Amino acid sequence: MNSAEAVSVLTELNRVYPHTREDMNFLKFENPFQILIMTILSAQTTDVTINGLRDELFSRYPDPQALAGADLREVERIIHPAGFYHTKARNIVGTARCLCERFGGEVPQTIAELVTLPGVGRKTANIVTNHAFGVADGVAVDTHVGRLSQRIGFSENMDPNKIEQDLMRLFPREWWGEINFLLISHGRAVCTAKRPACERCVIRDCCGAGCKDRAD
DNA sequence: ATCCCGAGGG
DNA sequence: CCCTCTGGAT
Repeated sequence: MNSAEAVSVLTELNRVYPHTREDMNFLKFENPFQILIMTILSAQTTDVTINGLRDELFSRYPDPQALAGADLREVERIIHPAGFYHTKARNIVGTARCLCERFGGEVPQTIAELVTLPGVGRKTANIVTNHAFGVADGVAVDTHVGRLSQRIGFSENMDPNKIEQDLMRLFPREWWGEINFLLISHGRAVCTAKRPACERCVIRDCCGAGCKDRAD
């Protein structure tokens, strides 16, 4: 698939899912520190659950300095509903310490720096660069983006890193921040892993998979 | 029962 | 590649 075709596919998805970014409402109206922490906590959880923690968490720990000195058990209690609370508590306090010790109390702006923080992988780092700084430093390839990229024909590779390279080559930089949200929205609503609803897929005409990998 | 808008570790 | 970490929604 060439770049023009690929962009037209994303344009169509953007028409169908116009506010996919706003749907991640836990990311709204936050400073970079809070966006980073909320994104770490959001793994394997819903934004509704995460939003319920925000007020208590950030009224107690409004900045990296406060969170760096937090009592782990107190943090665990606050974030408990989000699941993985033991790991996540260690990660967000550890991240706060790293921000203070290595980044002057600021959130770094590159993926390369962000992924050195505990609990921050490429997915989280990409969301943070996008939402906190409006920077597209890459494309986060998670299971949804990988699966759809292969089905649609954006990439023929399996390795997430190679898929990311293909996507960056295929799409102009201004799309990089949107790819994740559009493909995830479409992946959840229509192009699911097991039984994709191709009959109501708006991009089925330009999809390379053509329902071949339907499980039924 | 199953799935999540992950990351880290072996 | 595999496994583990957890709660909540459906």
